[in-house]
Amino acid sequence: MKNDGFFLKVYEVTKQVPFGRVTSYGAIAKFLGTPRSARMVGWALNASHLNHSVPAHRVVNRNGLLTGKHHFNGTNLMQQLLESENILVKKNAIVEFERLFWDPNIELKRQ
DNA sequence: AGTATGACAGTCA
DNA sequence: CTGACTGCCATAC
Repeated sequence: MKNDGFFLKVYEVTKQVPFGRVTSYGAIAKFLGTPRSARMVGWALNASHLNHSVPAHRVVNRNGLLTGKHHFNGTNLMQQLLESENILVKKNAIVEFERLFWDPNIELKRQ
């Protein structure tokens, strides 16, 4: 892989997700300028588990589903991390996802 | 240079 | 509403 580029951007955005908030792959991808590369975001986060300091548990798919939870410790670690931030998780899905959703395209551009 | 893959997204049946 | 298919971008081999 390259030095970083795309991945690093994903990390930067993910690390800026506020406590108790979540975002989606599509939102990050769009923020990076490539709305269709949501899969790349997923890949980036996949590599992020090698890179610490990246709260990947705050990143879920557009449905609010914890699709990549098995990339963590394998079981309910991701859910526990989210619940530690007052984010309720039901059946691998974030409760009130729309309410907790944090869009970098809006939040970061304001700053 | 071409093919395969990925923690997705959007659309259709 | 759920399941399946296609599209798109970037990386790895």
